[in-house]
Amino acid sequence: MEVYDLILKNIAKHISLDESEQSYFCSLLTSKQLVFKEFVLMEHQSCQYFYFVNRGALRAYFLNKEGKESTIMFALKDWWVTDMHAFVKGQPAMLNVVALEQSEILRISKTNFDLLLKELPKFEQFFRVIFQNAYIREQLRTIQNLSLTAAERYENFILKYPAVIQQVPQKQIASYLGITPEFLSLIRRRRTEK
Amino acid sequence: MEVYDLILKNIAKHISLDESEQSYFCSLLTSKQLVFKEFVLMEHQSCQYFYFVNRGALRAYFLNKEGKESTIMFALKDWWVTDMHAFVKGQPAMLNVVALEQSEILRISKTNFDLLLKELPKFEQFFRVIFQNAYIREQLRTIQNLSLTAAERYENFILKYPAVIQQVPQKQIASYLGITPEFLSLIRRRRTEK
DNA sequence: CAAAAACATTAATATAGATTAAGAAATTAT
DNA sequence: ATAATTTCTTAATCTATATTAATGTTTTTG
Repeated sequence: MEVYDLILKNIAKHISLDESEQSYFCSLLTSKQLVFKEFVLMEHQSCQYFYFVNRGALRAYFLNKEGKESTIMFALKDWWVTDMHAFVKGQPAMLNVVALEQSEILRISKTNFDLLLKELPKFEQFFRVIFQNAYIREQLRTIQNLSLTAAERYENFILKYPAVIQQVPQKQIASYLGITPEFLSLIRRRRTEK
Repeated sequence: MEVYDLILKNIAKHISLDESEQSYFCSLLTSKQLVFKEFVLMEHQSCQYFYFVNRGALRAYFLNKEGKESTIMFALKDWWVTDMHAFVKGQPAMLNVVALEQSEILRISKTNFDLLLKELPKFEQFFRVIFQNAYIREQLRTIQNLSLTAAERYENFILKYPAVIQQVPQKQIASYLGITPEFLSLIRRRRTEK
């Protein structure tokens, strides 16, 4: 079925499934349409699902006690996203996940996720690779947060996520970089002055 | 065999192995004694191994172009560590990994790692969980780097890694927190003044 | 055990980035 | 379309953290 094309291609990058495995896997998913600014997950709630972005884009962010947002992740089409700690450990979510535009997600519940891994152990390999890559990405981000200036982090961001630059307001990029929108504005001015 | 006790217990936390699986797994490892300050991995080298700390402690750090160190990870006894990007993608290492004291490591080569996953697919599950936890930890670190002050990050560090506080020089803790040793010194003074 | 090296502290000064505030521009909703 | 809301920019001021440098302390090594 059309709606599962993208996710099946995503999986086929790492493991191969026969027809019946494909339909079993798809039977464990539910799809959901989101309007602009609709929340997929809110902090303090339980996080029951692992989400796949089928169309559109999501943003995961943390809100600190003063109300300042820190963007943890932009999830574009073909990305997996959730509050992994909350999902895995059954803890209340720390993150908010919200639609950046009209979007479509596919989601698998924790119960079905556990079932999938049991019934089709190939998916252990699939998610091993997904988490391995997620770990590598986060570790690289830590390295850059610790060793680069804000202007350097912005240059890297442009190179790594050119699609995001188009789609999202600058204040959200600033919150991903860990700086204020005002300072990002200054960085951008200095950048074009050269 | 005695030397494999700890790593087998580490694995038993997530999957169970029978006698023959245990000995097969152990046959893929090599052990190595390290003296204080001995390098396990140096940047620009190829990273052939995934390391398990059997005794002692290691530190993984990044050296930027001005020569400033950023500590990416302290790996105490019972931890897995490597430059995961370099290990998985066969790229030159970005990280240096060095012994913080006299240590013993067990290591598995990339070739044997791939073989292990093929021969004993249970290990897909084991490493799925390992990487899932590693991802969760790194994501939490990103959240804290973006949303907390240096003094708050230090408090969290003390709570989370009390063993490290004892074992390593403050300048290395400062480099983990992303601040200078001088500023950590100030944070500590303010802290005891209260 | 002594000399050398590495580490920690303090203090003065410097700077990257934050805050505040106001107006301009863009986007969204009526 | 137009009003309302959100976002972006600019500039002045402020603050958390860096830098430099000197001194004292601990750890390592010959």
